[in-house]
Amino acid sequence: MIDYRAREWYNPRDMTDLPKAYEPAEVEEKWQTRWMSGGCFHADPHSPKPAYSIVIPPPNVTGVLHMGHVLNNTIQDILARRARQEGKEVLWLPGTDHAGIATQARVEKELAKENPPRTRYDVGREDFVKMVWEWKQKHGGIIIKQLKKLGCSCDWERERFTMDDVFAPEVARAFTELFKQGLIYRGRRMVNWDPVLLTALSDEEVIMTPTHSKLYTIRYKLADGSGQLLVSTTRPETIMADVAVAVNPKDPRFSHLIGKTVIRPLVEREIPIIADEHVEIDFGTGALKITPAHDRTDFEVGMKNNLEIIDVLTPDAHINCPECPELHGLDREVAREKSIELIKAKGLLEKVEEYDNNVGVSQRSDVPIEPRLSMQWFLKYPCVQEAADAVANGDITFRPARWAKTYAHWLEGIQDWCISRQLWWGHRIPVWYRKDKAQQLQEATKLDNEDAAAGDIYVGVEPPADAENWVQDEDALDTWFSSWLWPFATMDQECLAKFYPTTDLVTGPDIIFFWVARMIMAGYRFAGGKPFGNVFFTSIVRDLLGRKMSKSLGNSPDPLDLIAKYGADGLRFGLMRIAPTGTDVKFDEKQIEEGKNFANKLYNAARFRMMQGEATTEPAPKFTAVHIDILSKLKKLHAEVADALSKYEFNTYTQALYSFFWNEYCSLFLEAVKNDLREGEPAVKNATLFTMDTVLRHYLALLAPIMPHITEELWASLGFAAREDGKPLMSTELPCADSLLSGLDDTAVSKACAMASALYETANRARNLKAEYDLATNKKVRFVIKPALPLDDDLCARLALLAGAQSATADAAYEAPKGTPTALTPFGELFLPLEGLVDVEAERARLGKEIEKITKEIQKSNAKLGNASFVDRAPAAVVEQERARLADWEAKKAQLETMLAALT
RNA sequence: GCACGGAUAGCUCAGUGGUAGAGCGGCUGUUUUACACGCAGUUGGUCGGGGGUUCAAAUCCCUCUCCGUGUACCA
Repeated sequence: MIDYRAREWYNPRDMTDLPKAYEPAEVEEKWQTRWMSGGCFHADPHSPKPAYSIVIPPPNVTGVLHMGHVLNNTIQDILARRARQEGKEVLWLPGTDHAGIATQARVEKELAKENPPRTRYDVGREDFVKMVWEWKQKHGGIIIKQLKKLGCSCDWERERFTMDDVFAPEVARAFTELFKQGLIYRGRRMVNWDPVLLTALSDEEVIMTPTHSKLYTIRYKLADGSGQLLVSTTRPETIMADVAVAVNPKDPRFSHLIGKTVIRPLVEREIPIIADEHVEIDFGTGALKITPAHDRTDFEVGMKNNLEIIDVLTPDAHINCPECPELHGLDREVAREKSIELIKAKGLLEKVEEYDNNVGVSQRSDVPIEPRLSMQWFLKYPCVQEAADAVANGDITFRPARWAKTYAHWLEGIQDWCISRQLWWGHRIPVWYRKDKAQQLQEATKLDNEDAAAGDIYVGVEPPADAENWVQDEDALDTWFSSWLWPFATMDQECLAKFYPTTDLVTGPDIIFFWVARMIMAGYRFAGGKPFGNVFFTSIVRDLLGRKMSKSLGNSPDPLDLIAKYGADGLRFGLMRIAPTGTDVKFDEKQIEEGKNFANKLYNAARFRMMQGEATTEPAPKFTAVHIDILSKLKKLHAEVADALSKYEFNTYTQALYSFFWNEYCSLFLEAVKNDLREGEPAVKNATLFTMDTVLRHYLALLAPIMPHITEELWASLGFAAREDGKPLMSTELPCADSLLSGLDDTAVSKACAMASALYETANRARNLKAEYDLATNKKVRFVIKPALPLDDDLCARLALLAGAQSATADAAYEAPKGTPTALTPFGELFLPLEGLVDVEAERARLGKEIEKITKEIQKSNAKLGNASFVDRAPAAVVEQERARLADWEAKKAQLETMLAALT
């Protein structure tokens, strides 16, 4: 448990030597340490409080914090901290992902830098994996430290890793169960092959990229010498693997050729002309070369027509075709050029055209993938229907809702998932082959649970008992095959009972298929139900040119630099303020600077309060209109915050907080009450001190989820923590909004608010008037008001203060000298008597201009009200509003005309 | 090709049928005892183009253009 009584938790600061500007670095680190050592983030599964839970999208263990993480985790932190304030038991479960390819590549890079350079094959599997673990222990998890610097309130005691001792068996268990259920099988299939990483990839890891290519049209001579067939291709380097040429059976141009043969132009051989529906009559020449080993659809055509499969590429995409020595051993790109030279030399090249097509590129290595026939493990997804239904019927809510459509679409066309990777770092496939049959089994075209039943292969979490008689499958599992278990495999039974399903998931829409959809299926399959109730998809952070932030472009600022410059609170606040709910966010460092400026503003407002001393109850506080007004606005802020957060509108939440504090509290209220503190009567001074304390206490709590450090610091230094027995703000429940203004009836409140807003409006007019006559802001002028409202001395004094005037006097009988600058205000006519009066003509011109402006408005309003359709068909309230507006304009015009008349 | 999102002030963005907004920037003034990371004032918009519905459109509908995202096919 937390010892709130530790002195340092609530020692109010000595306010005499507070620096003028807020310095976040020290404060943030201090509170992060205290929160963690105080166990403030720790979730108790036995708590009687209602549960709130989130699992973090585990960042790659190789990862470093980028702006996307900041956005994502700030949102999660806001949700978690707010839930704590609402009295919930919060589990925010952190951890990292082993990220098979990225991590393995990272260590391979280190090996390559050695002298002499080494590869993982030089090291060997066992030692290599050991090296990766060592690397992970030493360098992995930098990002965890960075998340702590951001202030994330994760339960760090429960930090997990997708390959740790508890998680790993769960992955094997999932595999085993799915295998026994017949959903996992091993098969020889066309897969996406990454020729750099030398592994298969899932369809999701392939990005279709528009590419400028060349379309070569080549002459295939008919074997009987009766002519030729033109065939277009973008990949002439695979011609040696052609086994047929196909035409559409309905194409009259070629129907007479079906059944004949042509001569393959490279490694010459007779190949048949076949008919296949797949060939589009209108595309290219209407004839298509069939290369089953190197093209997905060609493979299907080949199977259908029982054609031979000739593979002329090595795993790393070099030509493997000794019959064609000119190309043998060349890289596929080089061979493409060279093969065309060969064909041209034979006089078989018809033409070369520029051609834009889509090429599948590996998301990981950024090179074109090769369709390749290989033996891989596949999963038929479980619980697809449940997963689709859950989102369709609202059991799981997607925000923004439109992502549900993308999700549904993907599930409809779902294909088996290639889950094996030819990697060493990752969960090794928990399948063993009987040693004596291993060779034969490895070469089988398909393996499934029938083979297991026959005792030829063993599938299980633990290795087989007589391990020496078995060999384990060489491949590792796709990283996402472990990530999809994250929401439950990270929790023990106690935690599951309390916190599963989790409440919210916050993640990017880019991994909706990779992760979100798969987790939902896994939840239903393995955890008895949905893994989460809400999914909030964040926007994607882009640079000012709209480009995705990436390392290679160098357009991604380092969040740690930003934290150093603006503070974690500043970064969080600034980013949240511009993070829209629906669309992408363009990152502008200016916005983060705003966050810092805001923190400074808050700090200074608190510092100002600290300079004023304690409030006392003697004499009883005397609240005036401005006090009631700000408390009423504070009450409204409570509602706005609750509403925005319930809708996950974080920018609205942030904006409401910003505008209340800066505009309402600082610019209006504080400016209006400054004199109370200096020379006001004690009862009013007490009211002001009490009001400031109330506002700050509620406000700090409302702001805490997004700016946890500075609010915690001020909570302590303003003495609020001490009042709560030293409890830190982050463990304190949200102050109750209903307690505000509880002694006052609504009429009194709205009257006071109206008076206050009239005061602020009048003060604006007064300042405008000064500006218009080129008087400096701090010029101590005198104002006179011919009151239209009953004005007391208190209001007049506050007006003078706000307008930067020496005095403001209400005088119903005031006769202004000709040429006195005047303005219309909610308080009545406002005069600014000047020693040297302004030019009467100029003043008349000014008034005339104003009257002209108002006249235009009146005309507009009249036209509207003169329109019978408007009056008849618009809602009565709207018409009434328009009438009131017109009356208002007319009254103003009349007053201005009186003023104008007084000038003559 | 299909689907979805976006286009509002110089910039970043709010604004779901009823007087076009905020912050930043620009300009002017201001070192006033919380804050120059400040204060005060001010400038700035045929709400992407066109058409329609409506008494009334930034907002609803149609269409076009441009930007972004996903997805399918591509010889």
